[in-house]
Amino acid sequence: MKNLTAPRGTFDILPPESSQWQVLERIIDEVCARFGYREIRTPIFESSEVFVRTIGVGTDIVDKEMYTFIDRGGRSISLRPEMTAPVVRAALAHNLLQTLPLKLYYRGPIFRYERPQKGRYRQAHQWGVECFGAAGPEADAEIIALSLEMMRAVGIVDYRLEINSLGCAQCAPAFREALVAYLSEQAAALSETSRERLQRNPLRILDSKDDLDRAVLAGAPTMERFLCESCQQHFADLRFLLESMGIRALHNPHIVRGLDYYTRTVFEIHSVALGAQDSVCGGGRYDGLVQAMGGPPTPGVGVAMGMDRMLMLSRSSGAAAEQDGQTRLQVAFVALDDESARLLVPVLQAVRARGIAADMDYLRRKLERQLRAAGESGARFAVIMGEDERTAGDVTIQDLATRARVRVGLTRVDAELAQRLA
RNA sequence: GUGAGUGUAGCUCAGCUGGUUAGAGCGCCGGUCUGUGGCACCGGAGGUCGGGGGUUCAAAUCCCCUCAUUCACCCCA
Repeated sequence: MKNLTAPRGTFDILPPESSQWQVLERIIDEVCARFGYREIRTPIFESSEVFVRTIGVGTDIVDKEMYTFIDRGGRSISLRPEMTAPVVRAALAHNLLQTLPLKLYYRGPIFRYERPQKGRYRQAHQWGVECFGAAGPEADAEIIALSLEMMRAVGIVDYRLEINSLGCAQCAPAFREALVAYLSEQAAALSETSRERLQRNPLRILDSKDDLDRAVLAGAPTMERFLCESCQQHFADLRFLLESMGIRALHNPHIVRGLDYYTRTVFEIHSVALGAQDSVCGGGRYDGLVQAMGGPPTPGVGVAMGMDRMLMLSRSSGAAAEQDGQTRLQVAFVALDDESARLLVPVLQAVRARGIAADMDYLRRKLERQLRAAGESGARFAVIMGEDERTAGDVTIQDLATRARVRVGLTRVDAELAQRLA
């Protein structure tokens, strides 16, 4: 066994980066709570069916990106490639939808078998919220506002919000037919991959980056003209609400989202600083999803945001520098010989028990080196014991900023430090 | 899944068209200073040159395969 590395597309999060993750996680908890959402934690893996039935056959996620395996009981299991379906599954399993509204948020890893590149990993991290029960546009608006508040809270300023409406079960099929009819006529002018998508997932052609496709799409029918009256109203109300909150959203009729379950509102947030994987955030309404999973007809709207990408952005904007939220060491214990170390251990414990962040160098390095480490750790005091102190039954407490030293009896060290740090 | 680039010390990298014991800076350890920090000087440890195979008298260097990584396609958070 040699040179073991993290599996392709995964990565270890080491200090000091791990403290940036902790800060991000705290911000997510705080902002979601502020908007009235409570955390739900679901398993990392689910029955494969949970995803196949909701995300949809024909989507890339289900067809080629899931980590699926048969467990020892013969069940088909998949690592979750997203978290909306598991949240709905859990809500149904525990009858949470009996008491609406239901507002949940989550954060954690997701898994997709893709070729890694900048901002795209096989184990990625997302947070998101789901709001069930509200059919009106206020919920859509709230979720978009929440997403932007999150961007603000982590210090990301350079981004673009785009929204669209995909229509509902009444009006979307007509658009789909019209689009397929048009694209079939123009099939010869489409890119190869889009000709395939025409059969499997025609809406996806709408957000193709291919120049050939773009040209064809210029003359394609748009969903806007097919929206039924209530969908039109919903979309107009949403835009009004956003405007009333001072939120600027670009209407992009080509947004379709990668998952089958979206209805009406869809939105995305992009950033120019991310390279090809420029999407930070995507969400929308999914009024048919709960019912499709065997629950009561329940409207829902949600968002998912990539935590990996958020951190890339907050780092590139310099905001990460302020994000060293790691607890600073307050006291460094310095033992100069074995016997002193033995005597200092219970004192260290007493200090820690008082709620003071303290640590001790166990490597028996020379005094200079230990003091240097103490200084770098940010500690305010060093507690030093060598032969002199040991024979006298006390320690030297040194203020690392002023270098002032005092001798304190061994039994009084914790009280003395507590007082000085108060 | 497709294409291109990159893998040399813990980190960042040098090593020309193959040629002795593979180098630097930072970091780490020690000394100058038998017990008072950030500096300076001196010394030291640390390398399967990603892995495997091939060509050659000789491979970090050339060829093939493989793994990892980066970027793009695709897709998406």
